[in-house]
Amino acid sequence: MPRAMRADARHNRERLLKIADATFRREGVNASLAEIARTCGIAIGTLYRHFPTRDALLQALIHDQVTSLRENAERLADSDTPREALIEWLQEFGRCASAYQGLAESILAAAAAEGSDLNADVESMRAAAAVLLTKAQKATAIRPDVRPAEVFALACGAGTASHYATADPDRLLRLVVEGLAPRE
Amino acid sequence: MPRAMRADARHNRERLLKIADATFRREGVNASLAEIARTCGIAIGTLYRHFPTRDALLQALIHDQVTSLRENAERLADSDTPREALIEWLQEFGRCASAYQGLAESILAAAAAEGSDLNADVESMRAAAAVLLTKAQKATAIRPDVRPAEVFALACGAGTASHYATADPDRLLRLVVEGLAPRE
DNA sequence: ACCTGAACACCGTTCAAGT
DNA sequence: ACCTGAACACCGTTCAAGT
Repeated sequence: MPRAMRADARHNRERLLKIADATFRREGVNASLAEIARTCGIAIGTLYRHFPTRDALLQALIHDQVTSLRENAERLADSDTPREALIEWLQEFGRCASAYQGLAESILAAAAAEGSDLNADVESMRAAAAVLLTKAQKATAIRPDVRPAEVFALACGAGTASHYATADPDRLLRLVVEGLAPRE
Repeated sequence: MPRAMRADARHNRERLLKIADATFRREGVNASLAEIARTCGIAIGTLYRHFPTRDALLQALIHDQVTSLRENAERLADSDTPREALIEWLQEFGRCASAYQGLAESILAAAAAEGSDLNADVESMRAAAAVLLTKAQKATAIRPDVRPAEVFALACGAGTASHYATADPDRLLRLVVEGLAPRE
């Protein structure tokens, strides 16, 4: 991330991210780091120098999407259909959180405990969700007793589930917000 | 499980289950099997003789609860408040699936792929949920387009999430069924 | 019939030594 | 400034040898 990086280091970092993305996509966030380094043709120590923890690697991988989520939250905050705005944002979040199997759970863990490299990003997403939730509640489009942590948890849960069930995260998240019970 | 088990074997099996339950409760379903054997004072080969796979161990641990879930599904099938019946059953399922961190995901995985010792139990739970879902749908208490796999997935997702969020699975599951949006 | 534990292949993580 | 790879501690799983 420092602007002035030696060319070989920058190259290794980018290659590492590319291979890690492919590997995580295939095997989930708990894939072997040794294998990633091997596939890169890079020594394991170099991987650790660039990304001291698994979460640091994940953080770098989702960074762009987190930025996009933050921007979209601002854009959606003024929607005049706040429930749909919440759904739309949660769906984008859900797609991000289910990029790799196990990522949604890493996000949940980072939301619940300190000491993860995902903390800052997760907190910014949690805050974005909270803003949209509050707006929707003020418009009585969402039950007033629902707490941000619950929405966040359910969105991550749907992200996890979508990896196994024959259901995309978009549909699961709409069901969560609208409910399985019919509108009366 | 064979009725005629040598006394030492039966004793080891029970001790293994007891320690595994405590360990999984503390560290999740991916806790070290070597550590469990060590805590038991039993050789690792003995653990594998009793439970050839991690899922076989999990299957034995949740067996009683699965039986209870099957019985309760029958009892609840004739309820005249089918939506509440579904919620109640899903809540019991959710408590079972969130006994250990990671168990809900193991259940999802077993529901989606063959070759797990959890397959039979998971299938019986999936079927039980499907019966209650259909009843509720016939009574127009649940949206007709919701599929059993989706309900099952969301319940497992809520089970996973409840491990991290400040929310018990019971409340999350009620939210899922009733929806975050208010009744209109 | 059951238990033991060495053996093998693998991984996460650190760190002294190199360029 | 960065990379290498050996070193250490640990794990999952199997299987020949014991009782």
